[in-house]
Amino acid sequence: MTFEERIYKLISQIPRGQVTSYGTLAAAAATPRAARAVGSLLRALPWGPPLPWHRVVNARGMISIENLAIPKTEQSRRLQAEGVRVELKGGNYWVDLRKYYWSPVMSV
DNA sequence: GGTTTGACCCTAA
DNA sequence: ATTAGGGCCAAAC
Repeated sequence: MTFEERIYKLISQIPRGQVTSYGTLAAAAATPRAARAVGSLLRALPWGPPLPWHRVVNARGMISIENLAIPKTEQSRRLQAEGVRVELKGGNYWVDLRKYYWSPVMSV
């Protein structure tokens, strides 16, 4: 499997109503320091097949979309639709990782 | 091959 | 607590 395929597969496993981080996905894909590469990958999503990309936030629980075709408000909206509480603070959207964080290793 | 580009992350000041 | 700086990796040129 390519890096890209491993990441997509992991994202598809994130449970509804929970979130994980770019770095966590990278680590679970056996490349612990490739968090940035995960972001670069998601930036390009041509889809297609439904993938819960909105369940991926940064290590501090913040939505990391900026100036993109899909606005961060859309990610926030999707999360809230699943029961995740999203807080708007200083122009950015945040989720409480202590409540909603999920890691692939927990689910194996 | 080298260079550039980010939906990133950690540390130190 | 908040900010700056540097390191990292995979893709596309």
